[in-house]
Amino acid sequence: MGKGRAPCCDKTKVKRGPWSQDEDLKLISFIHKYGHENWRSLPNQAGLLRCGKSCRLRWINYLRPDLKRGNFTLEEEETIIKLHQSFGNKWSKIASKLPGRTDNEIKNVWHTHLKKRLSSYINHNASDEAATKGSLNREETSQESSPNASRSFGGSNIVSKEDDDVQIGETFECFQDYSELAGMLQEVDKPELLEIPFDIDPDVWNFINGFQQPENSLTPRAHQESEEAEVDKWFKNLESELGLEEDNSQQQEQPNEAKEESPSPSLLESYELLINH
DNA sequence: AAACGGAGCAACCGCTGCTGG
DNA sequence: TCCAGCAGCGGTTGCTCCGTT
Repeated sequence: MGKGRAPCCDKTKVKRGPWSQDEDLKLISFIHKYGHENWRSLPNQAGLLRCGKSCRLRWINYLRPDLKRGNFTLEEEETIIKLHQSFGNKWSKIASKLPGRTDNEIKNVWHTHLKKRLSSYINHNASDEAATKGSLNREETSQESSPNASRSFGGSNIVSKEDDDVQIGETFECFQDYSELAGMLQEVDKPELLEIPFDIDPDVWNFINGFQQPENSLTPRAHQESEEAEVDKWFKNLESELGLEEDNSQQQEQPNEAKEESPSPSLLESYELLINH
């Protein structure tokens, strides 16, 4: 390393920025059929003008069928906090304990919700403490409990911008047990804060969730098989729309049971909705 | 109604670690 | 053992949306 490795892709030749639905569809379609053995070559093979890294990120963070969508539950947030205590900023490790959640998502939630909530709790707690103890010598007590405690609880602006992550981590060490932490969340949290608006067109999610694979499925459904047949039919239509069908005929690797010629009207409708949105 | 500011989140960037030649 | 190529990870950026003035 050090000598300047060649960039992973020619940035002048790849598209950047937000993904279009067409690109999403191409990526989903390709991965559904061929998997993602090689991210680097995937964009070419899938007909995408994107960097492999970008495709990988898009798939992992947004398009993967086993993703849980929507707001984090209180339970999940508690889990994140708990895991952050033991793993620190190892977001992928934390994500691995939360099925259906991505490291990026968890990282964002941590930075936007949890850290903030924690700070407000700490502020709240610090002022309460001050009120109860009155003029009790804070430095003395802090030093007794931990050398860092004075940094975490001393004063109104406990968390500095630079290393607030570290400090919050240290702050956790002050909690006696996890139940205290959970209680704290309940206490500090305002219910409306948990309701992160997530108003992406449900049709898009219906479409994406149509690829839920049985082994990854978090919520097995009785009618899953018929849904899969629907999805496969939909795919045939999608492929012809996207001009991918010739590749498919050459290297079909994954079993596709449904071989019907015409797509069902509802799927066609979904597709049109997606395209026209 | 318009302007502004903050919050939230998707995407990018650059580094690290693993693997195979 | 070394090196190159790759995927994966974590930090950061910048865009969009929404609430407030």
